[in-house]
Amino acid sequence: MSDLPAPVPAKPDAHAKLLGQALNLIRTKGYAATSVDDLCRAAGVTKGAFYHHFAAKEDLAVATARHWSEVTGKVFAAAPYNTLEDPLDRVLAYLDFRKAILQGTVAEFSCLVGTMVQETYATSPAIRAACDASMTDHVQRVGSDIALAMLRYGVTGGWTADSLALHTQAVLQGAFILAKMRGGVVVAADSIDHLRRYSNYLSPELGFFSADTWSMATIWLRNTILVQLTIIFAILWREAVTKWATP
Amino acid sequence: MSDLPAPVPAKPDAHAKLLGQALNLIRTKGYAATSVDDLCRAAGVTKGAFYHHFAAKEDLAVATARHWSEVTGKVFAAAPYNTLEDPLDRVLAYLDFRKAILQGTVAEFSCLVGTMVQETYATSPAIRAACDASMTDHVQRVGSDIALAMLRYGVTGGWTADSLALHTQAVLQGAFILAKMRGGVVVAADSIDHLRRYSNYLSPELGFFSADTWSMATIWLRNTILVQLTIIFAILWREAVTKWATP
DNA sequence: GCCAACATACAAACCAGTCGGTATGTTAGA
DNA sequence: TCTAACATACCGACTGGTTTGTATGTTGGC
Repeated sequence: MSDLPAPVPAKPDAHAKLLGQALNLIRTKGYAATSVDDLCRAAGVTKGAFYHHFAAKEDLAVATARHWSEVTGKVFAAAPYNTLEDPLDRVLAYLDFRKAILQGTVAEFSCLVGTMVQETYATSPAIRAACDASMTDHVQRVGSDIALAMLRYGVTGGWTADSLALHTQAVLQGAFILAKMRGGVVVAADSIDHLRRYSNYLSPELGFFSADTWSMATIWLRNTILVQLTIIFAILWREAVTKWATP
Repeated sequence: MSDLPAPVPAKPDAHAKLLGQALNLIRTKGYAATSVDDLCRAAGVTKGAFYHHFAAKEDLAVATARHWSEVTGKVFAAAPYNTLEDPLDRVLAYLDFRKAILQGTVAEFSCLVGTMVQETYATSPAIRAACDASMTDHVQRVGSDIALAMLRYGVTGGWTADSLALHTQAVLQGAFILAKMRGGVVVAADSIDHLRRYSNYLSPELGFFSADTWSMATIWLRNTILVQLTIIFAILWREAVTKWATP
């Protein structure tokens, strides 16, 4: 019935199975420790199939980085925070989303390109560039929302939207390392909490009365009360002097 | 002349040369991609020497993590920020120091245990534990200064000193990944700047008039002026009403 | 028949780890 | 003081298995 040509077969063929398993294996064991044989065994294909689709192991890594961009791109595009109208809401809800998806094992929620680039940045320019492209793409999506939020709320400082988006990625990548080191997810969630608190501080106009900034509100209130008390004292003193002066 | 026994030879023997080169090679190529032959060639020793000092490659990794703790421990112990009396000053100067030592190649300033744990957390419990011990030791040193600073300045919030120290490490580890990905050091420095700004926000009582918090000061000033104007208006209005009421 | 998509067998290099051997002390007893 | 026994540090060839990659089929749809 369908006359449309299918340029890429949708069924899980060897190519797709290899990319899918590469995601898991590389995130678990790292790139160098993941052998082609391992990968073929996990994907249920033979070496012939592997070298039919990829000229070398390095090509698989590059393709896997691109595949990672597609997979995560869909996840973030379908995430609920995208429906929010306010860009600042979107940025803060993005952080909540990143914290919420810390589910399952570390290998499941950690970042492929962050893992892979650590091993290959000095030895494989192609893989490094593919990882850079993948993460930069994501950073720019977050960065554009940050830029919109800065514009709407007049937030300025000695920093750019892109640098904050990159910092966000740095915190997430570091959180993954801590989670791997501690064998648990709590350190990662705590670090995202700190990032979320920082983001609130950066947008005090809106976040002033949010849950995370009670300490700032307390200080502001105390300072304001001090000023008011001073003024009231001054008024009372002036009235008293006036009353005394005109007995 | 010297009757003192020399329990550990101080000259750069095979053991020390292997540990020193392991630092560089593993940070450059990763743990799995660093072969024992590579390492022996770089250190100028033979495989016999290697397996005389280390029972297995994994043992070298554990020993290198411990060696890393010693090396970095000395660097941070000798760093100028330690001489500051105020714990908050020490914490902030620590961050400045971490930014200042981003010199040379990425392999030279990046963290060994952060790199190694990414590859080995799922496959080698011994290496994972050694990396954890190394970083936790450093985190606790930073954390104790943070705890002292919180105590002295009465800083409280929904976070602990240890969680902030861990977050600091997360930012640094993530900054190293970004530097590897971008092939440059600026992203790492930018991320540390954001962390430094966050730390200033967390200690508003002291940092209120520091260079990084002018935006907060501006907002506070504006709010205070608004309150004062309201009060002055109320006084003027009351005086006007009083004057009218008693013609 | 043709070609993409696999499968199988194999080659060459590499890798962790072994093992017999050597050089240089160190200790302890005659 | 000489020497036998032992200990430490190191050397480098070798092994068995693993690794990436190749060469040569086989199969199934158009």
